[in-house]
Amino acid sequence: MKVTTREARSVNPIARQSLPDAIAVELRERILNGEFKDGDPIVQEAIAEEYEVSRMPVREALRQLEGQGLVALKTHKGAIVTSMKKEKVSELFDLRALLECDILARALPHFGPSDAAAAQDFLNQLEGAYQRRDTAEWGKLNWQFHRSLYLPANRPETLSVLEGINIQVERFIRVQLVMTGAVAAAEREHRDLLSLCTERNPTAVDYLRKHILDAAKLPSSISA
Amino acid sequence: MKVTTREARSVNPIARQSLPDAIAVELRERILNGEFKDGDPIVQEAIAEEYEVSRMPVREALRQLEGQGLVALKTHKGAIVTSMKKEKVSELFDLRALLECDILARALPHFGPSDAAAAQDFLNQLEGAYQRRDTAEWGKLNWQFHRSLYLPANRPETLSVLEGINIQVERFIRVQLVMTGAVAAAEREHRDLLSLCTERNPTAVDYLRKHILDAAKLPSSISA
DNA sequence: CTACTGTAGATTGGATCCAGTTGGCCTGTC
DNA sequence: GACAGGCCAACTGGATCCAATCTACAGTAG
Repeated sequence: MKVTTREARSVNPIARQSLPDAIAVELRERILNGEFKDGDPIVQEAIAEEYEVSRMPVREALRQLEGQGLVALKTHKGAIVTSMKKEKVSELFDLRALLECDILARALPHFGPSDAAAAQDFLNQLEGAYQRRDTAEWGKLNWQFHRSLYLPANRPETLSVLEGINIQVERFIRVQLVMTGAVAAAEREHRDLLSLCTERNPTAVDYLRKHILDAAKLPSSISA
Repeated sequence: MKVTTREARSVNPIARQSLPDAIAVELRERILNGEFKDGDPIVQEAIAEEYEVSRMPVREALRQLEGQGLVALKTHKGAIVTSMKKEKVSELFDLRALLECDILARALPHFGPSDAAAAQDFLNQLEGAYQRRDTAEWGKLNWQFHRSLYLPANRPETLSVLEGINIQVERFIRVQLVMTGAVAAAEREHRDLLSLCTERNPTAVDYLRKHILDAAKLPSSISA
């Protein structure tokens, strides 16, 4: 029911993200990479100097990361990277299973050929990233692939919540990627999952649940 | 090991919240109240002047509210209050049902007398707020009560997600409070729910689901 | 030797200042 | 009279400056 919204998304909105957004992306990447670990403090001035900006955009970036649960801000004490204990990881994967199964069940009846094509596209890129051992790219694409399966459900709020959860989970997944050989299995599962979705087979939901919960229990914890 | 550390955790850490936090709380309240409605712009300078502070803490407060999904920030265009369409409300209540039922099921086996007492306390306050027609307080206490039922599950991440959802839903609930007489029913349901939890009756979960989904479908939308 | 205290350096919090963008209004021209 | 283009006010984005707070260390008293 699109009504020709103005939406100047013609070609490229020139990608004009503000400095705080850009810095937030940068810092998030470094946290997900593991460059900043558990209790590490993130000093405003150090970051500001590093990117040759003032401390202000850094402060706003940290606020954003706080909202995403990646850092904790204490007044007059600065930002420290939040912990990633195994109970937390376990709970986050449980949440993923609960929410992603629910939304997939809602998406299945509306899953069409164009959706399948989009998902397949991500799947191909995913394989490429795996072969290049590009963990950062793999993590992003993994979520993009999953997301593409859920898009037909037309549930923006659920997707938004899931996006937040996946950002956190990514810190864990990246470690998995280098630690285990389970990724090949994941790729196969992804293909199977897409097949089931394409034929709108309701067992896709159960398959997805298993896929998510299996991924949760490989290593014991991201950090000692 | 230091034993004689100051240990200022005695009773009250003086609750020192920073200016951005305080302003965020204030603005959130005004958005939930409906003082700022759907597409309303929130001008940094106006807010800053109003609270007699500079624009900077306001900017950080707006970042926080953005993270909670209450406002949308566009570069060089400022902040506008996010919309609250009925599909969104409906989806948020579905999410509540899904997540709160799951967490309640996990909490029930650990639900003890002290938990019941805490919940009962919130219930009493809730009734008082209702009689005073204090919608702001009622909304907060409603969540506090629900939360107290879920605490024994020991699932901080799920609670965190639910907290975010409930903040958004509160905008809707407050309108309900003045528009419908369904609150008395909600109070009765709360008492029944607490009884079921106290005796660890598994049907509490189904009762909760009905309680949440019923609340969702009273008015059609918060704003035209 | 231990425990408290005061001071200095580092770091964050907040205010003020300047630059860049947006959007509306106004004028000039066809 | 209508439309294009430029100008101006309002607002946001970012930088710099000052104040408040925390931490660590050293000095001193018991």
